[in-house]
Amino acid sequence: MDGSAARGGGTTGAGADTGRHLAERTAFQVYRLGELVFRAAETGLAALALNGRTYFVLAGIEQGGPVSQQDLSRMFGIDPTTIVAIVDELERAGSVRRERSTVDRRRYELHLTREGARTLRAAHRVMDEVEAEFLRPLAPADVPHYRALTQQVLDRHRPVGRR
Amino acid sequence: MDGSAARGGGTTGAGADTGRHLAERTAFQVYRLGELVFRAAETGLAALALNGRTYFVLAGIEQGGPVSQQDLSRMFGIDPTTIVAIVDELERAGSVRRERSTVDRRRYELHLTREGARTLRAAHRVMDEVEAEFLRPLAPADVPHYRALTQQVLDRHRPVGRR
DNA sequence: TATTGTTATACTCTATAACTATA
DNA sequence: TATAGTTATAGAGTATAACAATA
Repeated sequence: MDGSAARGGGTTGAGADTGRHLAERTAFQVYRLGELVFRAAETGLAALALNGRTYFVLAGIEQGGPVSQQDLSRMFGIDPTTIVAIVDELERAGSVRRERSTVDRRRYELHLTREGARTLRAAHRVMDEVEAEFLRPLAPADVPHYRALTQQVLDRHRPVGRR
Repeated sequence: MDGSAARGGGTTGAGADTGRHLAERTAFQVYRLGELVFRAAETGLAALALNGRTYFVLAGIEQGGPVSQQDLSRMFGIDPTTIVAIVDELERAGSVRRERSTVDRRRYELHLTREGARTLRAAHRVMDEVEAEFLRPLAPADVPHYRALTQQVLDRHRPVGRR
């Protein structure tokens, strides 16, 4: 093997810490977290004919009241043309209704149908389960702290509706 | 955290926590963390003609000593055919050398070239910066704790090799 | 018979550009 | 002139199947 004991000793910033394990690098950890949570969600969402993106979009519509497709695009950093396809899919599935805005007739206001709301409730339950399983390794007392720290990282990085 | 006592019990009526903000859902947070860290890494890695995947693969080769393409496939959960393309790219760039294993002549042993090692050192520096920036919102005292909790979530979920 | 690496191929996801209708 | 939404299209990224060489 390599036995490179030239570890940086936890210091950051003073040169590249080449001996450091990939498993300890933040980008790799985040990549792993993503694999973990989306792989876990996949099956349950598929049973509702949803995936990560369509779940996010349904939840975004629920949360934002009547939102436009541009709103969703900004909300998730997804290209407007991709939003079209997603909303098409959700509309075909009978979960979402497009209504022309009376104020600005270029825009659609997106609404959940009754069935869409029902699907979303089931999806929230799936995601509650996924989240509980995801956090299970932590001591219960650590969970709020971990969530708070994660929120802190996110909040201070992006003023949410950028671009 | 939030009154989750009613969740996961399977009782009808208690139902999903529909009013909960998407921003507080773990899957969405993880999605955001990924956007954040990979968007931050993009520019710096691009200057080295790398991206997230090629950085991971280079680091995997450095760390694993002589690894095979199958090793990398298992290490990152990337399809073997995709590994071929990535190693092709890195070999063309002069960062990686394929050597037939003398023990098992079906396998390649992948090695970093001198230039590959130099590129990787620069990439590690980029990622050190990305990580420092990523964690900047946290109080310095919280950083080790946050890292430890993240590690805990990951370690207890996957027996790493997963073969 | 199984495994490592490869090619060909198809399918998904996403982005770019050009268009329409409205503002 | 600018914006919301749409379409067509092309480019990544990834997965499946079939294959050669080797075990």
